[in-house]
This record gives sequence, structure tokens and C-alpha cells, in this order.
Amino acid sequence: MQDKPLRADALRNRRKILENARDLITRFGADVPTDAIAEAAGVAAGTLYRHFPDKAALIDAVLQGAVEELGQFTEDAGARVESGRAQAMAEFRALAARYVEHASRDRAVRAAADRLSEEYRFTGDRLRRVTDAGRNLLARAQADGDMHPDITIEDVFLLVHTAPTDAAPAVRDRWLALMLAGFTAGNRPGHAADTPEDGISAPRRP
Amino acid sequence: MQDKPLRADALRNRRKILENARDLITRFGADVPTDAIAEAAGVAAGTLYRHFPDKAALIDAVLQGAVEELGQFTEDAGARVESGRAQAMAEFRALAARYVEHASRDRAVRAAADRLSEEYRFTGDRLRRVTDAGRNLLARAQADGDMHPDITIEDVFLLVHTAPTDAAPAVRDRWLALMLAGFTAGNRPGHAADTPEDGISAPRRP
Amino acid sequence: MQDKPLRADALRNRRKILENARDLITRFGADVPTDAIAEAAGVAAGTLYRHFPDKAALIDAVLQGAVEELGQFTEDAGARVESGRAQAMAEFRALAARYVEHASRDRAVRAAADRLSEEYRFTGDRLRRVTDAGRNLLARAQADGDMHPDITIEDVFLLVHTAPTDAAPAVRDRWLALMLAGFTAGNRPGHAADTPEDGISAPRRP
Amino acid sequence: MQDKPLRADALRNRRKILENARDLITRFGADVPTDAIAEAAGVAAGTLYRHFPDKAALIDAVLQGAVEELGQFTEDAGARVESGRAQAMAEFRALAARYVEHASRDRAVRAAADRLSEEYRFTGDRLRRVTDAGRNLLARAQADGDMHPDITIEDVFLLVHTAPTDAAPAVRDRWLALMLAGFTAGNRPGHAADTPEDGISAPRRP
DNA sequence: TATGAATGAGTATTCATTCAT
DNA sequence: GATGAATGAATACTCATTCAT
Repeated sequence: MQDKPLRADALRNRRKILENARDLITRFGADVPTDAIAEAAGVAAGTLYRHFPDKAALIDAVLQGAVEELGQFTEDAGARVESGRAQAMAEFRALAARYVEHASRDRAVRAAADRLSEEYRFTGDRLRRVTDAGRNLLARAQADGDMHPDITIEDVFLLVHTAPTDAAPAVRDRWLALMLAGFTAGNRPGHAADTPEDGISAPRRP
Repeated sequence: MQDKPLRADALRNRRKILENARDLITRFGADVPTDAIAEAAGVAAGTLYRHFPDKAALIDAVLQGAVEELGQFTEDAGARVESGRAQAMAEFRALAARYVEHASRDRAVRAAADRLSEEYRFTGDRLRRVTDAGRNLLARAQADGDMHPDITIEDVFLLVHTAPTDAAPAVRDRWLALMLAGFTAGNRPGHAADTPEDGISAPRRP
Repeated sequence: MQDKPLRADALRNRRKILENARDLITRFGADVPTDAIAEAAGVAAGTLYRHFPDKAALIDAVLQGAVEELGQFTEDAGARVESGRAQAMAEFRALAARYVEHASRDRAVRAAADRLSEEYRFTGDRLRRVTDAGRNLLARAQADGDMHPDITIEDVFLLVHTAPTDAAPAVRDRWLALMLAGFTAGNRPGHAADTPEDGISAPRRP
Repeated sequence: MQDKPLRADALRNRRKILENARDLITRFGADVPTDAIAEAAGVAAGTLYRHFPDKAALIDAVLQGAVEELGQFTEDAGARVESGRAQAMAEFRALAARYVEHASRDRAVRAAADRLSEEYRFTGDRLRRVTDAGRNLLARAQADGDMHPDITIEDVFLLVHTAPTDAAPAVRDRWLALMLAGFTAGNRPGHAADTPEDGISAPRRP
């Protein structure tokens, strides 16, 4: 059904290239030379270019892989909530922590996201999976009254996008605690129980 | 005390280099070739290297300038509060918005901050001025009961460091609203009035 | 006598490769990648190299095909003259125009001729057919008294070799008119009626 | 008055680069690597690119130099005719021979001309000098009654463009003899003395 | 001190050809 | 015999930095 079955050795090479690209980009950022990636993968430069038309495509593939992992995590969380094994808001908090931790181990995600931010920003079909799963979890937490009702999936991406992934774990935890306060029902104006005195109202964004 | 008295024309050159470096980095990021900076400044490449040992040093100087501007803003805000012309928390909010706006117009700040993040992190003598002024404002807002009592200057730097400076204005505003919720007294556990049930306590960071 | 009987499908592949090589070289010049030729022919790169030892050999084969077409045209012209249906000089002129037009539509001929000009120059067994047919036509035109008597088949190849195939049709026609003046009896010294004063005599070439 | 006086050593390097570019292009065609040119000139790759923005510009400069030489030759010929020391048609023939010889020693001219033929074709300010001088000589020869009256400067360029510069000297001479027949008054229809029977009339080209 | 010319290692990408599957 | 994946040398161009003028 797929375009090509791809020979066993070719598939192995493709995987080695992707793994090493991810590793190197994670450690050194998206500026790593393609030659370095090829060498790390144990293939010649030409082989890398057989599998990916250019460097951008390779980075793109690395990013897509990372995004798909996030989608998987999010779907898993949703499943736990749906089956009654966990509470939506708790899963959301855990997920956020996991996102941040994940991204901080992986400069690839961050670097690629930065470089491709124009293209991806907070939309794109590639994000469909994580977007859908995220919206689902969000709705659950809001139904429980734990999540502030004006929070949208874009807010979640904003959280992910700005996380201090290059900081120490304690700093990342602190940042999350501060940031999540804005997500929690009762902690911010705009909710029924909130006092609107400080002038912050529900956001109007395109 | 200083290394050299520096001749008048040399000083003029140094200033021209710095100004143009700031301008170009602001517009195009830290990747601008040194040659472009030298040319914009109307000097030869060698002259640039006479004033700054290498490109990193030049970017460093540009960053320092930006940081000093922030210090000035912060001191101004403190002065207004001290003189009773303004409320501390309102000034803090305005200051945060001003920084985010400032940095989003000025790729120099952002780019240099990214590149030199290891060196500076949230400390360093270069930050003394903005640090002191910030602590002062913070204390005032906490004394007023408007700022959550566990907030430290490191939290403020964290806010600054992670602001989505490359995003659209509406997105930046939204991010600030979410983030500042965590800074506001009464919006987060750890405060006298807060219920500590969700287990987030005052941070312990090195 | 031939190297191998060659299986039916192998022969088919060889033909497809040649056809597509001709087509692509015609359109894009001899710089087309071998991969592109293989793909166009619907075979893998290795198959191309099974049929032709290297790219030069493939181009060579393409050229040979083109040269054989020219031989065919020339033989046809000769036949028309021999059967009294046409005059030799008129056929010669038409043939020259036809070649120039042909080569200008077909970058294969031109490109291959350029690249292989050292090898072929104006000799070679591969040219036997067109050479013989050309000499025949030439002799007829000279016998008619229309073609200058010192013209040889090498002169004809020289004409072909230097035709401005990349020029606009009007320019090509003009060039032919100028060049053919030198081929026409009575238009140039060396002929019985010519005055030998300007010192140009019949050529002596290796 | 000129853009820059250019330091002595820089000028020396520029000349070495141009000379070696000319030499290498002459011998191997326009495909010579820039690195090879730089090495031959005894400079680093970067130096070549300081003097010429890209490879095309270098080739362009080489061509311009060659064209200027041709312009010089042509003006000299015109001067000899004007001073009565020589006959226009004889100078024209000698010049044509010189052109062809020149170009055959210099694949640079040919290769660059081919590559840049779209841009230059038979016009362009760079050709102004040789064009003007050529027209002058042409007019003289036509006034003398030696040059066919319908010949234009474009015909001359056509001659130059199609000369078999890669052939042996005897072949080039032969080609010239054939081609020049079309330029000579009395050798081709269209002249007062010609019989227009073969239907070739004065050309109409844009 | 200033100039700006020279350096040269570094980067992404292509393509003829080989060879394991 | 066919496939197509892998090779790896080659190429144009950049840019931080040095140093002769």
C-alpha cells in the first residue's frame, strides 16, 4: 500500500540516519553539518541525500518523529482518563511536565521547531494527532471544573513552545508551576469565580 | 583604572561599530557577517577586530547594552513607585509587557541571549543593575500584597527568558496574561490565602 | 558474429534506453544525469550500465544513431538524383538546410558532436555510410558543373560541423547562403573560370 | 576617478587570477573548477571571490578582455586603411584570419561565448567598440567594391561565431576561404553583377 | 592606528559508477 | 538479468580572522 516496500538494508540506513540526526541535532542544534550526521550514521553523504532530498527535509523528519511521540503520549493520557483510571487535570499536569522534560532532553525538537516555526507554528496536519488528543483532554479537565474554561489548544502549544528546555530540572519545574497557575480554574480572571479587578479578561486572538 | 584613555576617533569608531552591530543584529540576527557590521559602521574589518577580540565579544557588548537599557527601565519604574506616582504591581506588569515587546522588535536581545545563555543564565555582574532594581520593585509589590510572596528575581528572569518574542502581539499578550497569573498573589498555592492541596510549594533552586 | 543473441526483453530495454537517452539529450543536452535517462526508460541505473559500459558509450550510441539518419537522408537524395527525379546541386542545398534544421532541433547531435569531436573529427568507420553517399552526390553535382570542383567530403563535414545550430532560423538560413557561396562553381577562385590572383588554391589538408 | 585605486598587491592578484582563468579556460573550457583557477593563480579560493562575485563574473571578465583585444585589432586595421597604408578588403580578410586563429588558441573566447551566447548574442554595449570599428572597415571595403554590398556586421559576427576554432590550422584556413567567398563582391547573387537565378536575395533579418 | 586584502577550512549538494540483494 | 541503494570525490561559495601595507 505504501509508496515502496524499501529494502531491508535501506530501511536500516534510513533509521540510522534519522536516529543519528536526532541525536546530533539534540546535542548540537540544527546547525550540525549533514556530513557529520552521515558519518555518525556510518553512511556516505550521498546515502543521506538518497533518503532525504535536502537538509531541511531531514530536520523535518526528525521533528515529525518528535511530534508523533508527543501525540502518542497525549493519546495515552486521554485513554487513561477515559477509562477512569486517572483525572484529566492531573494527567494534563503530568503531560506538561513530560513535554518539557522531553523537549529539554531533545534540542532537536526545540531547534527544529524554532527553525521551522513559520511553517508549523501551531497548526499543520502533522500536528493533527497531538492536537486532537490534546483538545480531548482539555475538554475533560474543563468539564471537571479544574481547567480554566478559556484555555485552548493554542495555549497549550504556547506553553510547550516557550518552555525553558535548556534550563536545569528544578528551574523547569518552577517555570511549569508558574505557568500552570494560569491554566488552573480559579487562578485567573475570566472564570465565574474570578474577580475581574485586575483587568485581565478572556483573550481575543485570531 | 581603565585600560587606555582611548583617542577621540577611536572612541567614535567603537561607538559606530556598536551602534551598527546592534542595528544589524536587531534586524537580521546574530548571524550577520562581521564584514557587514564593519561596512555599516564605515570602518574596515581590522578596525572592528581592534576594538573587539572576536565576534562573540562584540555580540556580548551589544547584549550588555541591551541589558543596561532594561536596567534603566526598571530603575525608572522603581523611582515612580518610590515617589508614589505608581503602584508596584502595575509597574511590574507594564515592565514585563515592555520587555516582551522590546525583545520582539529587537532580535539582538533574543539572539544574543540565546547564544550566550550558558554564560549569563540568570546571574552575572553584568546583571547587577537590573537585578537590584528588579528586586526592589518585587519587594514593593509583595509588601503591597499584590505579588505572590515566593516570587524571586530568578522567576522574573525566567519569565523574560521564555517570553515568545517571535510571536504575534496578540499571542505575546496572551502568554503574558497566563504567565503573570502565577506571579499574582492569590492566584497560586503557597500564599497565605491559598489552599496547599495540590502540593506545589515554594521552589527550592540552587 | 555478434557478441550475444540478446534476449528479447534485454533488447527491448536497450532500445528504451537509447530512445529515451536520445530524447532527453535532444531536449536538455548531454549533461542529463544517467539516472534521469534510466528513469525515463523505466529501468534501473544498473540496467543502463549493463547495456553501456559508461555514459560516453551511451552518448556515442545516440550520436551513431543520429549519424545514421543523416546517412539515410543522403542516400535518399542520391537515389532521387540517380533516378533523374532531382538535380544534384539542388539536393545538396536541400540536404544542407535539412541538416542544419535537424541539428538545431536536436541538441543530442550538437552536444554529442561537440563532446566527441576529437574522436570523430571528420573520419571514422561510423561515418562510412554518410561519407560514401555524400561523395556520390558531390561527384554528381561537380559533373553537372554546379559544384566547385575542389570541394571534398571533408568540406561538407566542415560545413555541418560549424553550422550555427543554436541560432534563429533566419540566421541559420543566412549563414547557409553565405557558406554555400563557397561551394558553388563560379563563385570562388580555383575554378576554370576563376582568376587565381588572390592566392587561394585548392586545399591541402591531412 | 575610478571606484577604487586598488592596492598594488591586490591588483597583482587580480591580474594573476584573470591570466590564469584565461589560460585554464582556454585549455580546458569554462568547466574548470574555480579552485583550480585560484590555485594556478597562487591565491586562496576566497581571494578569487573577493575579486569576482561569482564564477560567471570571472568568465565574463575573461570574455570582456578577449572582446577588447578584438576591438583593438579591428581599430588598428581601420587606422591602417584610413591612412592609406592598406586596402580595406585585404585588412578584412587578414582580420578574419586573425580572429579565427585568436579564438582557436583561446577556448576561453569560444567557451564563454557559447555559455553567454543568450546574453550577448550579437549585441551588447561590451561589443560596441568592435562593432563600430567593424562597421567602419566593412563600409570601406564595400565602397571599394570588394565586399558584397548586403554584408552587415551581424554577418561578420556570424562568421566569428561559427568558425571551427578547435580545428587544425589548415582546416581553419580552408573554412575561411569557403566562408569568405560569400562575403566577396561578385561571388554571390544580390550584387549588381550577379545573376539572381538561384533565388537567393538580400537577407531580411530582425 | 586604520585599512582591506588574503586566508582556508567548512557546507550543502550532485552524479557517474559499483555491487549487494 | 534486473534492481536500486550506496559510494565518495567533486564543486561553488562563505566568513571569521590575520597581517602586510
